[in-house]
Amino acid sequence: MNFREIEEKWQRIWQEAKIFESEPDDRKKFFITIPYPYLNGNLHVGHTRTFTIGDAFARYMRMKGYNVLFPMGFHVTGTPIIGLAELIEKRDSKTIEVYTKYHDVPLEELLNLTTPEKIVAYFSKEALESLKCIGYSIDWRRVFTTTDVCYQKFIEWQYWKLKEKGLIDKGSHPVRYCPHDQNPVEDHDLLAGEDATIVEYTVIKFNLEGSDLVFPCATLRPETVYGVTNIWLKPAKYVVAKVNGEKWFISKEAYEKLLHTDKKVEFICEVDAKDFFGKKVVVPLTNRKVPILPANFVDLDNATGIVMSVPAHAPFDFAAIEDLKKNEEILKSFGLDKSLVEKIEPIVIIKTDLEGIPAKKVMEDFGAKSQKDFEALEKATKQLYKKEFHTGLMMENTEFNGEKVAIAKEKVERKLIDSGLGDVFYEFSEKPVICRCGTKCVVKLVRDQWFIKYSKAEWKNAVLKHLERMEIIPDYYKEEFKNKIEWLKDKACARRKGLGTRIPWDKEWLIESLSDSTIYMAYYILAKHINEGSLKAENLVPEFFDYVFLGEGKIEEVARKSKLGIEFLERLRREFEYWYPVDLRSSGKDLVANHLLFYLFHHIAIFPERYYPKAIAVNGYVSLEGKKMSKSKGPLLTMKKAVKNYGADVTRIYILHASEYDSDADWKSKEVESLAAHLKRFCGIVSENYMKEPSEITTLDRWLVSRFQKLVKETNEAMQKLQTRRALNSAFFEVMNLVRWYLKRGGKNLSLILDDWIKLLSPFAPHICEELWHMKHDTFVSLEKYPEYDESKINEVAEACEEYIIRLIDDINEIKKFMENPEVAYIGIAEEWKMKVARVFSEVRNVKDAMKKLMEDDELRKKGKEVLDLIKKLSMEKITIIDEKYVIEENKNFIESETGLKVVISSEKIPKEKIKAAIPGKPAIYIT
RNA sequence: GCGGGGGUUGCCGAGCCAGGAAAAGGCGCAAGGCUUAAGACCUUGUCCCGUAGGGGUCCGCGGGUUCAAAUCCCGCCCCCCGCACCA
Repeated sequence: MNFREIEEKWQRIWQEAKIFESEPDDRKKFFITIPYPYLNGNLHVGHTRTFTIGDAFARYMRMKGYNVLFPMGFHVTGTPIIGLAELIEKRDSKTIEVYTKYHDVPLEELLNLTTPEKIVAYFSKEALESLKCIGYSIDWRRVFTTTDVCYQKFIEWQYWKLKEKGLIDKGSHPVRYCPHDQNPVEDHDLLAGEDATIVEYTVIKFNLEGSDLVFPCATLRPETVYGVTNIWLKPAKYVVAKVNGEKWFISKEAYEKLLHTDKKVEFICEVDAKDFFGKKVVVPLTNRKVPILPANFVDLDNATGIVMSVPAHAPFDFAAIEDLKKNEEILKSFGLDKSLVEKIEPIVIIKTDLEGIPAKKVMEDFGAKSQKDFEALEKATKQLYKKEFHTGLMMENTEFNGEKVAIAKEKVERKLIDSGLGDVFYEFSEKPVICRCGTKCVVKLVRDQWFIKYSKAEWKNAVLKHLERMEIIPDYYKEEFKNKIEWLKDKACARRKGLGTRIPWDKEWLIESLSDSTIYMAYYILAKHINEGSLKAENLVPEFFDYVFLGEGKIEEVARKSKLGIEFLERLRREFEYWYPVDLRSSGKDLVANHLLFYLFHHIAIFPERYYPKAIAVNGYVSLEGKKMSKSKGPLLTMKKAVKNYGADVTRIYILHASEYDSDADWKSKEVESLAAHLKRFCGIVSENYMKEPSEITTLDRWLVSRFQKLVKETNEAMQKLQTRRALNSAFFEVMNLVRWYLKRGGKNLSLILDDWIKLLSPFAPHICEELWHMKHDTFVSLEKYPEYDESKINEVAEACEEYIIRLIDDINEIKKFMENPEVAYIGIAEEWKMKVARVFSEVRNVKDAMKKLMEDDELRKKGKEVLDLIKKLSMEKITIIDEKYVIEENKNFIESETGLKVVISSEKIPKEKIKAAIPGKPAIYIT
């Protein structure tokens, strides 16, 4: 059987028969969506996982009798596609390598993809082919791309709605920025510093005594201002600049950086730090006067280039002061008086379990002796910071006696800023951060940025409230969602660069690409009509959306404004009301903290409650032979290649069975191949047995049917919870084991379960199942009724008989191991009185009552103790009474061939003590 | 740090929520069958001991609850992921 051949055949036939095109009808509907892929590359096996889960479930629900809507679109807004076009245009070697080697784009085609439009055209065509070749049951009439004019109308409408509701506001925020390109810099545009994050320093303003010159010290620990003993400058050139009207003493680097912020900055003059050593500054809040001193550890390229010194809590400061105390040379060279330094005593202001001076203590712990032991000091600083931040309490020599450091920090910072003694300085956590063009990046404060106000309390609470009623799969993600909702802050939703929709009231800005992908599931309902040409951009006025999605407005007016017929509008509204809300959104776990949150927030902001999302399912990643996949760096296995190499059904089953829920799956080609062999065997078994005429039904057949039913039940239960791995485990692998045993046992009526088995597997391996199904039927198995658990087919006796045989064979073989030349196995079935006990006990299932009843029998009363022992033994196992002798006789040939021994049912040859050991269900065995 | 998840037999990975099996399944490995041979396929085995179906040890570490714990409780150690303005 050639998988690819039959797969293409059925894909064609399904498409021609339009069986996955959904329209409202009387059935119950099920609307399932998966995130549309971002097309800056080909779809890969990571996408395959999320999508296949969605498709398998769509198929499952369809077979369960639901009218399923399963649509798909393509996402292209944002910056990466533009970035990619630029890289291809520039003939970037790494990009060309990755895209030819991993994305399988032919070189000549790739070199042509130099504009975003070409990239979108190329990859959307590829994506469409991929999704089709793997056999997803998508209603393709509803496909769209996020740059479509009509889609943009929809986004504009949405943003007007949010604005009307007061959920969008202006603000500013810091971004990584290249002064040369004059643009924010994306991760992939960096030569160095990918891991650097933007850190917020607090600037504390120290005034030079008797002057208006400000020494702005940058710190991450503003609460330690109470412990300042001096401030540090590097012996170097600094500048004085006018910053928002104040005269700031800052490093040259800091001056450059400030130019990119929203502050007004004006250069005044260059100065030399050494002219200021020994002078005094005033510590804010405490108004103490402390000296300015030199220190080499000060980094001019970090924040303002000036730091305050808190020797009690900062190892660097402590070390620097000790260094100065020891080194009169330096003091002399700066013309400083020794007494100035000797007077300095660390001021402890935070209490932890550390004794004495905390900075000194940790320094010693890490073996740091002076400023030069940079690494040890770094470690010491980190550790002390952690400890004090989380466990420390402010002491009585501060304004926040008894307060936790973590809280005091916030309070001090706010106090400083509010009183004009503080400010904020953004800086990278790591350096250098270098743009692709070779320029050092800076942190720029983007002004007048548009924000979505996710932090708004009422909005959050509404989302949280709805979350409680939602189904989240796996369930422990509900907690995760809850936390994420609570943590979610305002989000900048506009950008200067990229593809996308412009903010309708401020066309300078584009709507950022995660922010235009929040409620697009509603758009699928329109997309069909747009693709058919009955809806055009000019029709899509705000009143149109208000009416169709929200049921608002007078229809005559809507008709007039949208230039659409009343009947048509009513129909659209009906379709929307039929399909909405989304019943299940199945997605990768990477989208939890962003897209899925926005999905909830925006639905709740815009739609009435009955259209809020019902359920969300989250799945894990896929790695490749143990390695993480990467679109931009490789390795990567495309969906298309996987299908081409292994077949659609093999790919589907492999990925669905590789792991469950949010745990990650690993693509191992060796295992994929082995799965292909399993599937081939499945095809072989079905083909050979499907058309066989049924013969007389035996106990073995009843066993098969009964066991199969239990697996049907298990499969359904698993699918209800979207556990594809568990479902496949029972529907495929476990059934396969049953079948193998059944055939080995000489079963003749496999076709008893084959219709159901094919149906059971159809959501997972739809092509193979369709092909096999058609050996016997003319209908589509994809539209058949999914097997339901049928309790009437359960046959405990048949199952017990089979288990009895299996156990008997096992036991005989176990004993046989110890024999030299075994020939005959004598089987001694438990005596009649034991059977009687078992029968009674199996009815009563209670030791006391069973004893009472049994003791009425004179015969048994004589064996009182033995009877009790037997009952105790029996109570340990599940007992189903079967005719053991008959079962053994029936299957004598099989037992003999499995054990290689002659089987004789007779107690005569068996030693007495062994006979005694026999109990119902477990006969005595004696081998000679 | 905060939040979420997790540590199971050679590996991957079920089971743990609803306590009762040396612990599903797959891979790997070994033996046998098949084959000219290899591969594929089929069967069996794969913690240790054991000349009678048995016994012992085991689920990150250490305690506890229980007739009984991988499963419940407490403490500890370790690992992974998110913390954004980026899809």
